[in-house]
Amino acid sequence: MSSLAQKYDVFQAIADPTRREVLRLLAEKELPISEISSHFPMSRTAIAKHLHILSEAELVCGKKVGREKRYRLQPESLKELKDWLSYYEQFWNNKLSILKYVVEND
Amino acid sequence: MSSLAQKYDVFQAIADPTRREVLRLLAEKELPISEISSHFPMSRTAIAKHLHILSEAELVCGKKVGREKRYRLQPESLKELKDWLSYYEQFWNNKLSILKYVVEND
DNA sequence: TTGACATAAAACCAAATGGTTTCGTATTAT
DNA sequence: ATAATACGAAACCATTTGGTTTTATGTCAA
Repeated sequence: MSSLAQKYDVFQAIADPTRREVLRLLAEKELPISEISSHFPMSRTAIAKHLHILSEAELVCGKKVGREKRYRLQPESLKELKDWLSYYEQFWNNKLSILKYVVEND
Repeated sequence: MSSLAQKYDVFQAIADPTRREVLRLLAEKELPISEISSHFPMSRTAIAKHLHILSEAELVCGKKVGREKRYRLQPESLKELKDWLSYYEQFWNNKLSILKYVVEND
């Protein structure tokens, strides 16, 4: 059985500003935990927890290299967000949304 | 001075699945609180709180009509999310998105 | 006017969240 | 072999979150 008890999804994962910053860092390049945490005013443990959450949401993945664990971005999972967003793009001031409005409120 | 102490931003607002459902409902049409809450297995008060949060993130706005408060979608605020996302589209291995990124952020 | 309706506001609560410190275990360097 | 490095795991803690119930207020209908 796969671990279907996924505690964190993409939406929750990106809700935290620290985690969004982590994603930005990893967008530049693969990094070990210590180096990531050196960019933040909190403990390495705290960052490790954030990385676990991001990992659970499959936004990053980590591999062990020697004594360090290197994380890298896994941007594919953001497509879920993009798909969710795409539904609402119909409302962004294009003529279709105006038409929709007129039709629905005649 | 504007109320700069904004407790909830867009990212936090959409992190909760109930709030995302509320947004979907309001995408269809303007609705009063009671009617919104009738779609959920929780109290009207709970939904009212979610609406406050969505309102703080400016994803919805409410106007008083008689004794009811009607909420409607304010989709413009989702652009913040779209903008955030657009940065990562450069990683979604198609050349068009890279071009799009370059053009839009020159 | 009286009662039902729609909401607001506040007190309360359990669980989740975001951080800490402590301790244990590999791994590398000297 | 020893010490320093990099991490994992666990215990702990304060605050936030997401819900409840209760009470109060304004509005509409009979």
